[in-house]
Amino acid sequence: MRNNTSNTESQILASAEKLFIEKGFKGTSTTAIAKDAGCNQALVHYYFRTKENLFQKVFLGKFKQLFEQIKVPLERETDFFSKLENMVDVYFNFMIQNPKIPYFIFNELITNPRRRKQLRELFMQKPHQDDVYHQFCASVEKAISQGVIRDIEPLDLLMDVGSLVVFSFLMAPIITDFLDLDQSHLTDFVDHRKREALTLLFQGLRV
Amino acid sequence: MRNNTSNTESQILASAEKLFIEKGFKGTSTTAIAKDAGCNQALVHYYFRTKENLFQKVFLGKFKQLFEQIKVPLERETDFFSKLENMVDVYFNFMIQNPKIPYFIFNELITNPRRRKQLRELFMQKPHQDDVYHQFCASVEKAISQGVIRDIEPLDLLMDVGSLVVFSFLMAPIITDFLDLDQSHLTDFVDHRKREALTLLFQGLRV
DNA sequence: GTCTATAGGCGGATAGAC
DNA sequence: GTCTATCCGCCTATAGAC
Repeated sequence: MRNNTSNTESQILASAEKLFIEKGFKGTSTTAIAKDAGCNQALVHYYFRTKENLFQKVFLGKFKQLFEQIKVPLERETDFFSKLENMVDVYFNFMIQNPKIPYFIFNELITNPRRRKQLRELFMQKPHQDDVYHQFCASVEKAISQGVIRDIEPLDLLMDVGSLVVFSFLMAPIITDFLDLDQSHLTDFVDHRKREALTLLFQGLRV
Repeated sequence: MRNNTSNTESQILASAEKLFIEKGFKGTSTTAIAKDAGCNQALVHYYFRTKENLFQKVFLGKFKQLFEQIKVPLERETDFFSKLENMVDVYFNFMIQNPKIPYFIFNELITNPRRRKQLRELFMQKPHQDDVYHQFCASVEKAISQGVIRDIEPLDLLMDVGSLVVFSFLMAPIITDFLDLDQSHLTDFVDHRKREALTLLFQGLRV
């Protein structure tokens, strides 16, 4: 099965990805995408018809990429504190390698109700993706009944981990400017936050 | 000292505040502001010259309002766990009453380097506002040396609290749509998150 | 102070030649 | 498939009458 996608088309998609992630939907023009892709603006519309269409493709693609990463530590069957450590580890690493993705996805989901509906439909179509969550719930409940961690709702645990991981990254650019940090100090900061997140979670979940 | 500000001017400012917070800088036109304020678009520029100018006024005003709230529990001198409870309480309450402010400020600080510089200059001009932070640091270090809480850097503690509070609110609209919650269930959710945040912090900070 | 009118630019999208 | 040219709408900002 050969690849039907032309070079130009994939180049436009790549440029769109870069610019949408950097400047958001409203901050990116199809003209700018064309310029970055090295073609003219009409071609953007030739391949994707509308800007909205193109954005949707980029957004869903990035979300899937993120979701694939989120899944992994939720499924793995180990002792609960290893799972927790694994979650924090995997999520922090993903963020370090894709620092702008979380804000990109967050921003769109918060500001655009349509995007939330699209995502919801995506999950409805593939109900087996729900299994990841149910699997996670089961392992949390098991850990509780075994007395490994205190009583907590699985969604809360997910929110706790999410808060501590994502917030550090949302704050990173602000912290950098405010404290006048350079890149290496910023890496230290993020690494420091990772350790603190783990400490707080480990200690805060004990019985 | 009488109020020099005309009704029209303050009406424009009020409309700008409402719309900027709802739809952001790029999503709001001076035409829309004028329409909402019940005047024509030229008046917006008559009073504030540029859109950027007007936005700056709104942004700095809202930030000051937020900062005034953040200050309060940091300054109060009580036992440390009361301080912590007070922080979570005050911050959650502010968010409930102004659910869109945190995102508004966050979004601008993240996407716009100019805004970060403006804010930094604001703090440079008023170095006594730093005192709030130093006061907080002192009380954290005191609590550590007295063995009330484990060893932790004050900035980390602030980040921990911030993460748990802000993230819940950023997620609120997403959660609502995904789980099909109505307004009253959303209030329950936030309230629930508040309790979990307190539990995690209290337990995670013990020696 | 408040209005109308308009300049001048950029946006998305399409038509039509090649 | 790729290009140029162009339509049409919305935007910010200003000029000038009242």
